[in-house]
Amino acid sequence: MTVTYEYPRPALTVDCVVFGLDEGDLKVVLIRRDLEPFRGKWALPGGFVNMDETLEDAARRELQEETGIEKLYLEQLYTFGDLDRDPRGRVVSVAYYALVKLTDQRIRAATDASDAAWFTVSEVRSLAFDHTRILDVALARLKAKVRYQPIGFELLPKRFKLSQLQHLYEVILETQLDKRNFRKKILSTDLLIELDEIEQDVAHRAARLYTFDDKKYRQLAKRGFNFEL
Amino acid sequence: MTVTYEYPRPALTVDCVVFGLDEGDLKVVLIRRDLEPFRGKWALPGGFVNMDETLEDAARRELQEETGIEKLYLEQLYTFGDLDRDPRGRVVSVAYYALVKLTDQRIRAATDASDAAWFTVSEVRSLAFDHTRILDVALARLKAKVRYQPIGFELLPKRFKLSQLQHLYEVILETQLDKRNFRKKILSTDLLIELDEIEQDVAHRAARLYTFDDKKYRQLAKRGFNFEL
DNA sequence: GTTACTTAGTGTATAAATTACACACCATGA
DNA sequence: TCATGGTGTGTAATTTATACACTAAGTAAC
Repeated sequence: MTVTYEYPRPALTVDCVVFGLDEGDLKVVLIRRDLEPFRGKWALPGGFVNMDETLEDAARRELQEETGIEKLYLEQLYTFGDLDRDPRGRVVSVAYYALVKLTDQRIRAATDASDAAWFTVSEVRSLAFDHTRILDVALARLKAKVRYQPIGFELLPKRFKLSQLQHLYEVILETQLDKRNFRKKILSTDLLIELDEIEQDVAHRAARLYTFDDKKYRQLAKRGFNFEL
Repeated sequence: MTVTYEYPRPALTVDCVVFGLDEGDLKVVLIRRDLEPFRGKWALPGGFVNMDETLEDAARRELQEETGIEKLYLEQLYTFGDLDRDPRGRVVSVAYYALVKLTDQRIRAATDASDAAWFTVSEVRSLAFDHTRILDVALARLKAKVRYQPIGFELLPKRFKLSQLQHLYEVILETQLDKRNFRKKILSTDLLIELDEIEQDVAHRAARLYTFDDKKYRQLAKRGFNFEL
């Protein structure tokens, strides 16, 4: 094995934008920094990449350490390398975005030892480093991607009603959708399985529950099928 | 300024997938390695990121140094961080993809001091490092992106005929398009300016030339307009 | 047990977009 | 003047998208 010439190297970190859907709003996980720089400020969870882990592994490890979140959809977002993005020196950060089912994870993120909490995305103000920008990029990506890939389901419980799904799209895309047209379209993809189950304990007509047919989607996707909302 | 704790750091490189369109085919720039590892093999142009340059600056610098290419459309693609992607040790690479007008650049890339050349994409076999994979990712991105952003024009000369544009889409998307429907659609975006000019020196009826209205597109894009083919 | 309340669930008519398709035009060179 | 080869054009049929309002079902309050 040849020896690498030892130039000075930028430090390498990962940062994660973890989205969740809480009844009404789109939420994001932030942690409060308890070290300089930006001590006391809110930031995206993240940290340095170890020599023996891939970038995605690093992202998962940091999330686990800082927020307790484990099961999630994780995808690389963009790599941020501006010269002055970190006052400690040259730090390049590979950003990931993640989608979690808030129903599964709600408690752990908030009760973890480090100070982690869910924030409504629209209410997030200024974050440490360039994390506000990273969040913006992640939001734009989520908006774009939700239209041509069925990733929205990662934000819902396994079994959901159509009105929840519609609401999800309305929140992410910041539009209103017509109920009948939405149902027609989403059902016409034939990727939802109608369950023999309805919601419980509600003070009105109970809605039928559905689940996303992941297996079928994967097969179709292989053959070039394109999900489009 | 606080001192960064000095953990061992992965090395950081950039690699570039430069596409060009040559009459019939989609082409990519490769350079022959004259150092180990992979000495003699073809690879994507790229190299280490300096401490005082952004990632994009590094990509442009490496392209300039290794191929002489200067004017191009450049966009970040993905960051590759597998543990064993470089036999020299841990190297993380931020990949960019670029589109150039082959008519402008044809000569320089081939005549530069280092051994750089254009290859037809479909004929590229095995490359150094994980560059075959990077090329695959770039191709997928180009195919996807060309449908919802007018980046195809970056591959054509400033003034072009509609059949060239159609051919571009056919090559990238690997489909056949109907001439009349294609013209109708592309002209209906109202983003092409019809020039008072026709092609010269051809042994058949000369085609009208067009140019892409970049200014108009930028304005529309700001207001949320979405290019779609 | 009737009524009020709340969300679930359904169809049709109109407009818009996409597709399929064939021939005359124009310049050159033989 | 004729053969060659790429340019340029319109319409009908089909598919897809949009707009829109009432009944169904269950619970809670009286």
